[in-house]
Amino acid sequence: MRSEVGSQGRSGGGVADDRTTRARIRDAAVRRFASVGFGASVRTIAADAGVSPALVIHHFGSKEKLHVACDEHVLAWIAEAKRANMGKAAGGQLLEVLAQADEMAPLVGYVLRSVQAGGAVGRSFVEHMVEDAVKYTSEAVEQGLARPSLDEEARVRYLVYSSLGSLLMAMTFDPPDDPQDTTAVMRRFMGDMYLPMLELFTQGFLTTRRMLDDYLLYVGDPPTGGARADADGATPTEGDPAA
Amino acid sequence: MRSEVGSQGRSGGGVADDRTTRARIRDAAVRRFASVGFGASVRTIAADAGVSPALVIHHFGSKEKLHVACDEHVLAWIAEAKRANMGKAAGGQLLEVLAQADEMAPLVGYVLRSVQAGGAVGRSFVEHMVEDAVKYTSEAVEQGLARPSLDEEARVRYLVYSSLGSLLMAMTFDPPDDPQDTTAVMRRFMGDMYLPMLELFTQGFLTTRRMLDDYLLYVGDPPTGGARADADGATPTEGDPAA
DNA sequence: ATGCGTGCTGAACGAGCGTTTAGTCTGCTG
DNA sequence: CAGCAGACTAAACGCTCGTTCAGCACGCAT
Repeated sequence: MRSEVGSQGRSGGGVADDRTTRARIRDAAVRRFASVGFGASVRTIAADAGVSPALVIHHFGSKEKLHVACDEHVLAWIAEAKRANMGKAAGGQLLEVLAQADEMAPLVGYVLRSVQAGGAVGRSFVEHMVEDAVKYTSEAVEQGLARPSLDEEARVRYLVYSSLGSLLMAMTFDPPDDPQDTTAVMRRFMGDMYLPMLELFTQGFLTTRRMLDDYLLYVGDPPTGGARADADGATPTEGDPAA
Repeated sequence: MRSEVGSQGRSGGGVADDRTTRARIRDAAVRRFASVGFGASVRTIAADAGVSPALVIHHFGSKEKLHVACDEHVLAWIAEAKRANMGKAAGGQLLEVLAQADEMAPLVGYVLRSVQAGGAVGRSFVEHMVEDAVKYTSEAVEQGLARPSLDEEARVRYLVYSSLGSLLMAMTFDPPDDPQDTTAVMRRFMGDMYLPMLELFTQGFLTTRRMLDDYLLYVGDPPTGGARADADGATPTEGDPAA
């Protein structure tokens, strides 16, 4: 039996920290991984948590197992946050919901790091987004709010990849003063990109159907919904079968 | 003056390699950096080039300077490839042009790695794409092929970020059998994503202007972009059948 | 022939890494 | 009280890393 609380009274610091030492190490690791990536050293994590490197290994067995423990922790937090915000994530902008409170910043940062690195948390997060987005877009199509697609699954995946990907690109190339402040990062990204995104979603980019029709002709039958073989050239975009 | 060619006749191998040893090391480094990232060790690069680690340092001074030399080499190659393919990159899909020949694969891979890592080559590549895309979209708008935007610069940047970002996401989460074969990667990405992309560009996603108009109302005046004059509330194209 | 610059190597150095080991301290239990 | 279990640390081990060093081989000018 671990005494969990018993030994921590020894810390001579000022404010009390009611977390287990194990939890403090884990949280320090999440923050470090979020801020400098998964190459962060055990020694720096230990220093952040105010313990010796050996204790990190003592509690988690190895750095890799510490990484796994962080993954599980963050995954559980995501699931919890989604449950608590049911429906609010409807817009498909799950990240916006998650990045609400400042104390969540390291967790959001961890998720984004993991997405960029193709880690387990990132993969799971992306699949969650795709899953939710499939549901919400099908609802939106039924309600006549969104246009139908010839391949709903592919469209949803593209939308998720493109929004997460552009966020990562913006973080990489137009980083704000403090790249760890994920709420500021999100605010900046939305300020810069929301208008063009909305514009594209509302009016598209091209004025004619020609490129799309040519492509459909070129690839033959699309997965769902018959490819209308007439392909009468450049018909104006509007006047479409809108639900 | 370096004799550059003098000593290399000593290599006892089968096929002749008319590259300088320095160039062979640099090419090996580009390939390694492309395939495993910039954390690749000097020792593995040296082994790839068939030389000792010390020789790598002898020629380049340090690993960081080798990295810089690779950056310069790849940048020069991009400039050359763009000059040779003037106009062909019109679609804004610069990468497609670059990824044509298989021997270019490591260079394209290097560029993508650098984009992901936010390196100098990546930043320069992105800015080139934005620059070109600004030109081509403004032409397309003038010709009536593309719809105008309230903020052309922001739209272009969003389009570049979203296309490069979604490509990186697809490479990360749906990697093909050989992730180094960038032509296969591109082919796969296009096969999966081109239809939804074209669909979105042609018909948009939303059926009404409501979200866009609400946002414009919310933020007040749109940015000072040139589209200011004809921003009378409705861009000319859409008849907008409000369900 | 001699000397020199240069391409090049094997061996080693020092730093940082993850991890192990041996041991101390402390609170609980019999 | 004794003894034990577990939190915890300082030190060190073994490894990989980038880099340095001393020296070898060879083409070229003197």
